[in-house]
Amino acid sequence: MEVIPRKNIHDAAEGLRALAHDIRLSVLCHLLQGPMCVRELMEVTGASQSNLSQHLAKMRLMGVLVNEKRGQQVFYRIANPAFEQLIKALKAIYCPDNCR
Amino acid sequence: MEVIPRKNIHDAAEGLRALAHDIRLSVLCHLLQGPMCVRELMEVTGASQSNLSQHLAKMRLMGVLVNEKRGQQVFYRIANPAFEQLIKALKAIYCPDNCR
DNA sequence: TTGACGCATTATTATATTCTAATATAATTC
DNA sequence: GAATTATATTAGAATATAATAATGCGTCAA
Repeated sequence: MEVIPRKNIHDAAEGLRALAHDIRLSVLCHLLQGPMCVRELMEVTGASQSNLSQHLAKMRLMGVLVNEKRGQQVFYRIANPAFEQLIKALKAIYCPDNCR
Repeated sequence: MEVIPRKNIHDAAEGLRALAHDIRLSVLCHLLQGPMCVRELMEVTGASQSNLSQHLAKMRLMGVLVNEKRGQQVFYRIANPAFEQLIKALKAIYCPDNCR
């Protein structure tokens, strides 16, 4: 009946919390275009190294992102392609529709 | 280029915060089935009157819900039908897919 | 017009989140 | 192997969020 069953509400809310921050949401949006390393994410988000690293850690622990070390860099990507739909829905709500 | 433009990121993240709590997410899900009054929402969410009222106030201020007083009851409904897509996307991620 | 009901608001305390700064680690280059 | 680069981790202070309890306020019925 209800769209999200009671037993999944907690996980879903926790998932939302993993995205409910300017920096983390920005990271997710940029990663929709493909994997990026931390330094690149620093540039596009404007966050400090330490701060970004902590946000990335949270998103990793929450299962939103996965990472892979390549040489001395660490690349992050979105763990589940279904996040794209979530972002699209969010855009439909928060971007006055001829968004840009 | 990016799915949510920089200037809208803050509002979108704030919107996510408005939903990123068990009680608030539960409220939103139940309201997908139609408007409900506070007492009914108390029953379905299990929240205390005061606590629920505060969550409803937040969702109202954040533009997620609108309310309407009818006699001595206050009915709440979802402000924007586009939230349904958001919930569907969330379900796709957090409900192991033959959900229930 | 008093009492009960439905809801909102406020104050307080408890807890969680976020940021900055400092330090650590691992890979790379010289 | 010392310095440099890329990233992670920790500690601490600042701020935000959440819950409970108490009170307020409008509406209705008796």
